[in-house]
Amino acid sequence: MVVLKYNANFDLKGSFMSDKTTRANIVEAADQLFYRQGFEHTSFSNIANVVKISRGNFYHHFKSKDEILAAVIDFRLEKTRKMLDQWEMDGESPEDRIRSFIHILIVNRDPIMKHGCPVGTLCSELAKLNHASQAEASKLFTLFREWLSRQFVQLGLEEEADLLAMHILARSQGVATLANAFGDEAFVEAEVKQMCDWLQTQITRTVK
Amino acid sequence: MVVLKYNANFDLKGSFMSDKTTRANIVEAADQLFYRQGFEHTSFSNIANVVKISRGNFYHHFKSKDEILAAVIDFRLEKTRKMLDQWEMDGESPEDRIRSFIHILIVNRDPIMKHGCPVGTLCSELAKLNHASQAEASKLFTLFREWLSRQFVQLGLEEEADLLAMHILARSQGVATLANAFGDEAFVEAEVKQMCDWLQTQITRTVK
DNA sequence: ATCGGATTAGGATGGTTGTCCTAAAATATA
DNA sequence: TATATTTTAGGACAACCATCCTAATCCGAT
Repeated sequence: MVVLKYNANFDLKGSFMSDKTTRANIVEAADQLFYRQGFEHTSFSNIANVVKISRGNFYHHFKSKDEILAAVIDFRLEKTRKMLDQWEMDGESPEDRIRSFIHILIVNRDPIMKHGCPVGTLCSELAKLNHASQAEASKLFTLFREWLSRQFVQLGLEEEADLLAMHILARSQGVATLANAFGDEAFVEAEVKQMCDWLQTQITRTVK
Repeated sequence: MVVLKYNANFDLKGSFMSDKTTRANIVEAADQLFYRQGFEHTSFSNIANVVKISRGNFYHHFKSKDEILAAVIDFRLEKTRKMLDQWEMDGESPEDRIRSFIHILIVNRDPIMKHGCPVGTLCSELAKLNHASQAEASKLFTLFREWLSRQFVQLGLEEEADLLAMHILARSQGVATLANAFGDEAFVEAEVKQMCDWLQTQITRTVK
C-alpha cells in the first residue's frame, strides 16, 4: 500500500509531485469557496488569500479558472467515491447503507442550511452559466444515483432500482434546498425520518 | 374593476405612471434574464440590450442593481399570488388545487429542465451571495407553503398541514433540481405521478 | 559549488462591471 | 406657444476581474 502510493506519486514526478501540496491547497480552498460563495462569485484573489500565494503565481498551477473548477469537480468526485466505498464497507446491509446516504442531511445539516447541497447548488449554477463543466458536475449526482441503485438491486428491487435511487436523491435535494431557504432544522429531521420510513416500506414490499 | 385599476395608476402619477411601461419592461426582462442566467451573471448591458435602452439611463428607473432585484422579487411575488388565487377559483376541490401545484412540473417542464425552478435557484444563489434580498426571495416559498398548507387544512389535515405542505414543496424542488441536472423528462413524469398517488394516500387516510 | 528547471511574487494589461454625470430630447404643464 | 419636468443617450469613472509577463528565488541534480 505504501509502495503503491509512493509509486503513484513518483510517476507524476517533475511537473507534479513537487508542487502537489500547493496544488492541493488551491483545490481544497477553491472547493470550500465555490461551495460557500459559488463559483462565479469566487475570484482568484479570494482563493489566493486563503492559500496565501500571489495571484500571478496561480497560472503556474492552473491555466485558467475553468481548469481549477475541473480540478475541484475531480476532487469532489474522488472524495465522493471514497465515501461511498466506505459506506459499502461499513454498512452491514443495503438498507443500512441507504440510511447512511439519507443521514448526510443530518450529519451535514449546518453547512447545508447555510449553503445548500454542494452537488445541487454547483449543478444549478453551472447550468445558468452554461458552463462547459456542467456535464462533469452532474457526474457527482450520477455517482450517488448508481450507488443507490446498486443498493436497491441488492434489496431485490432490480426493476425499479434506478427510479427508487432517483426518488431519494430528489427528496434529499428538495430537503436541502428548503433547509437552505428556511433554515428550519426540525423540518430536516422530520423529512429524514419520513425517508427512512419510506425506505422501510420499500423493503417490506419486497418480502411480500 | 376598471376604475380601481385606473385609480391605482392615477395615484402613482408623475414619477411613475408615465414611465411605467419602460419600468415594467426592465423588470420583466430582468426577471427572465435572472432566471435563465442567474442574478450575478446578468449585467446591466444584458438587460439594456433586451429592453433597448442605454445603460446610463437605467439609473433613472432604479437606483441600483439590487433595487432591480427587489423589483423582480416583488413582481414574482405578485405573479405567484395571482396564480394561486386563480387556482383557488378554478380548482373544484383542495386535492384538485394541490394537483395544480404538482403539475407545474409538467406545465413548465422545459424551462425547468433548462434552468431549474425559478424560486429554488434564486434562493440558492442569493444565499451564496449573502444578499440582503435573501429573506424577501424566500417569501416566494412561503407563499406556496402557506397556500398548500391551507389546502391541506381544508382536507381536514389541520395538524399536519404545514408539514405536508413542506413535504411536496421539497419534493417539487428535488425533482426540479434533478430534472435540470439530468434533463430527464421521464423522471419528471414518474415523480409527478408518485406525488399525485401520495396525495391520494393522504386523502384516504383522512377518511379513516 | 554550480547550474537549470521549478516555483514564486508582483506588477501590467485589457476587458467588464456597476455607478454616476451631463447635456440633449421628449413630454407635460401653463 | 413658452416653460418646467421627465426621460433619454452616451460617455466618464473607479473598481474589479481573469489573464499574462518578467524577473527574482528556490531547490534538486550534477
